[in-house]
Amino acid sequence: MVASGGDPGTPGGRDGAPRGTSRRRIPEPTVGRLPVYQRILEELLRSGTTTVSSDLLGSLARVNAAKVRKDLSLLGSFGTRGAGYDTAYLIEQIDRELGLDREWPIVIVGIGNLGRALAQAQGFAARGFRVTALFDVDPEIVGQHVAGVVVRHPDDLTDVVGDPTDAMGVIATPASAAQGVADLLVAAGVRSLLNFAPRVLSVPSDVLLRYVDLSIELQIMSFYQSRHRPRAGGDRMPVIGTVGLSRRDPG
Amino acid sequence: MVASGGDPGTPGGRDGAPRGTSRRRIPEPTVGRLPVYQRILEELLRSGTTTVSSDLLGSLARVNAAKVRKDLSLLGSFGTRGAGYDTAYLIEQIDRELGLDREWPIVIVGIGNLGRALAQAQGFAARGFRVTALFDVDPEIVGQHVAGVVVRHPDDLTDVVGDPTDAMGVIATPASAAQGVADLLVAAGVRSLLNFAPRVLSVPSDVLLRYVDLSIELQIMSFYQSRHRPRAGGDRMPVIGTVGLSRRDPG
DNA sequence: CGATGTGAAATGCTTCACAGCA
DNA sequence: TGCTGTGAAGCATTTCACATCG
Repeated sequence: MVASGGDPGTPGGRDGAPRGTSRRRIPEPTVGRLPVYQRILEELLRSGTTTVSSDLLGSLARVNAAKVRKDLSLLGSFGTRGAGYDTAYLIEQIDRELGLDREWPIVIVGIGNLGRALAQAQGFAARGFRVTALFDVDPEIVGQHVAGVVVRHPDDLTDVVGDPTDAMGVIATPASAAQGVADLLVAAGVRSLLNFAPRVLSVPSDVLLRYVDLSIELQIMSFYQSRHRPRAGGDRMPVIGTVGLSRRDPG
Repeated sequence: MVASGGDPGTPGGRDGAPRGTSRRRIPEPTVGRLPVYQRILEELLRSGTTTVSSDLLGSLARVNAAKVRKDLSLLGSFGTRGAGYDTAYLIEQIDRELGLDREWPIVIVGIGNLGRALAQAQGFAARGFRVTALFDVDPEIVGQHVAGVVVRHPDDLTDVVGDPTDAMGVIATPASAAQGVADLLVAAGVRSLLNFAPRVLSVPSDVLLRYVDLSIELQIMSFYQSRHRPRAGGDRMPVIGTVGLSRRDPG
């Protein structure tokens, strides 16, 4: 993408394979910030900024500059002292750390408004998320083409999902159907689920599960707006992004 | 701005609160878990469970029981030793802490698939989020009724939003329009924004902003699935819910 | 010089362990 | 007896501060 015409700012010689990435443990909060940095870096690159400082990146992401540096240093050290980070190179490195240097098949179950929004989302394809299968129980919807894919009935799920081991299952059904769909996906061999249905699901502990609840987001805002709105000048402030809930209890 | 008379340190003790609610600081991670407990409690109540232990609630939420107790004890202490928590009462208390004991006007901008999904979401009305206004620039969409509300053009925004001080603005436009919409909402006086557009927005620091990016959720899963999938038996594991990104840097 | 990279300090959250009460 | 509520211990993450190097 955009072979930047001979930019002298780039660190000399060092191309291709960077240092031993992903040897260190990356803290969960950092993992959540990396995609945000991505978004900003892409934007900066589009507007012609080929170098960023931790200061700039931090202020755009509303994150302390030191945190930016620490986050990035966990992936390796590819800044240039005195200058900053090379925008394009940084994007590439973050991509790699996030596992976006490959394609991921995405399977969406529940092709209502939300499912459609997801299936058509621009950002997905751009990052290697390939929507490979869509499912819905509604006979009106089965057979429709959405984002170039035919919607099928979940009964076909096992046949249609190629290698379920890498696939990511997205649940966008009503709450009442969600657990059943999760079970189905897990039975088909899918090991990563992203749940948008407003219900807390139960899955085997070796299945990766993320739960994104649109109404929870409003509830969190409600909390801060109602009784806990942080002081403007202060520093105890709300949130960008989404709240972390970890899992696995020894229980 | 709207300096709401010296509110810091307001001695609470208003109406029938069992304890001085919101006297203590609630950590952000806890705020994220409360709505999850809610979801589970509602489910339990529907199935006739009138009492829960921290153990049960914890295992359903995939959270350590001690964490559940600590979370709940931050809101006051309304468990019964030896028995557990009264389901209905607990729901009520969490509601109150989250500021759900009132109605919140919601304004949605961008009535594509995502906007529609949000406008029609069951869970919203149930929690007092009242969708009061919908906006879109597309002349085909303007005038349509969605969830019982007429879609209008953003030009009318200032007229239509009643008291913008409590309203929560939801941005569900394409990325390219998002910053403009945010500016518009802020200019209209809205002080809480929930951004679903895949772009990091810039708003005045006294505006509450949450950024939920559907593709970021996939990116996070990608990270864990690709190179960092946690060991099944182990305990350093991924995520339920959504990742936290904090705010405000001393800048 | 200016900005990164990073030990070390500070802060905040989670987990433990047990006293206290129904 | 069983389960909550909570100090105190244990970890993790954030922030500081500065040596380091392009």
